[in-house]
Amino acid sequence: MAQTRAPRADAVRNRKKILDAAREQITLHGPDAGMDEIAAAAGVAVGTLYRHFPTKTDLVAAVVAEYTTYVAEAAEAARERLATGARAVDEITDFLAVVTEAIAVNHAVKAAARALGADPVDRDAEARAGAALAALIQAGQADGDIHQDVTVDDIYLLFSTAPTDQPAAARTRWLTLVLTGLTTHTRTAGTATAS
Amino acid sequence: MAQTRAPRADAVRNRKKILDAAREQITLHGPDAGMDEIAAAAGVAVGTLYRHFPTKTDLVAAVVAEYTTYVAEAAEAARERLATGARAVDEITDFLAVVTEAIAVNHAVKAAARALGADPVDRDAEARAGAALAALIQAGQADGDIHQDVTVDDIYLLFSTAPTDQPAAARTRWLTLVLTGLTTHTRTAGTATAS
DNA sequence: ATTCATCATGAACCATGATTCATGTTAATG
DNA sequence: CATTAACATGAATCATGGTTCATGATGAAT
Repeated sequence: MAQTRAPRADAVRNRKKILDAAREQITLHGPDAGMDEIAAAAGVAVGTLYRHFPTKTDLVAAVVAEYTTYVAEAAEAARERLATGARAVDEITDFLAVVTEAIAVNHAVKAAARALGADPVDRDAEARAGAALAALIQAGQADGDIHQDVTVDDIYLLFSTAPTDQPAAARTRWLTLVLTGLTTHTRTAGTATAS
Repeated sequence: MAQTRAPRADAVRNRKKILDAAREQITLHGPDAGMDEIAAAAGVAVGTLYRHFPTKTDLVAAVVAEYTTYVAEAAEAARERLATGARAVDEITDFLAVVTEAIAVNHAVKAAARALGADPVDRDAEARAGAALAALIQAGQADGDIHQDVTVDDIYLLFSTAPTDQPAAARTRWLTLVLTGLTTHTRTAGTATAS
């Protein structure tokens, strides 16, 4: 049988350096950060970069995947906290604040992905996030804190367009306005606290 | 004094054809619609295009300017209707619906403008729109229909991120959610009517 | 009808940035 | 250690698309 030799240590190291550099450079210099720039930032030659990611599209897709996974895990963590007696609307508020920040940071990356036509996202991670979010919304509605007609798609819709280039203060205000539309009573972003 | 000769008739005609083609092609093929494509769609040679707009940035900026003017006029028309007894919150609702659609149509154009670093917008038109909108908001707040803390900047913030790639139904739902956050009583987009 | 400034044409040019590949290194295996 | 498959290097290649410019056409004024 063809025994696949263990991957070389430096290769593993480089892969990580490249992913980090890619996220950083794209975030910094926009979607048109060059492969050369990224390679340089990673302290690696272009050829190495291409060994790990045959195409710029592949590279960007990999960066997006990290982000998607991160969001999915945040959603699941929030749902699990419900079991410990946390209030759903508080968890949703915090989770959405996390997502807002994540979106702001990864804005350029997602723009790059779109421009390159990288397939949407990690379907699995998206599904996990959706399931967790649905549970949170239902719990919030049961508490009477979330409007009855709000759905997961509503959240997707609002956050598919979250502010990106705006400063932090504006992002917080945006979240407050959005929450006002979703909840039955006025809430302010960043105020969720265990009573 | 240097008498500037009147511009030639065909030049005027071509300029318009080019602007229309540019908006159309960019809307259709995204921000990377080529100058060649645009020229072809306008039924004109590239050189002609460059005579009218020395740079792609200039061309895109011109298209954006048309859009900005359109929005400004809509805002002013809405304010003027207040004098005829129209209810402010209705006018705001209708105006925001108009803007949402305009944004959806011009999404790619604005993306192109951003990518090319075209200076923000037509400052004058923006100022006019802002003034009209401020008046509308104040009137709505005086009626008790709009939350007291809502500002013109809030509207800008929300609409700087309006849904773009989404189908019409999603855009309507988005507007409804946003309006729920802005107004004191639940409203549905597209329902504003003279009583 | 004649003249000329303005305008139109489109092939060629050039900068940018993604991608390749021949050559030199290095970590894993025995 | 040898040996070798993996891996790294970076100058060269190639495609794309914005921009230029020498040449020809045309609308306006006399």
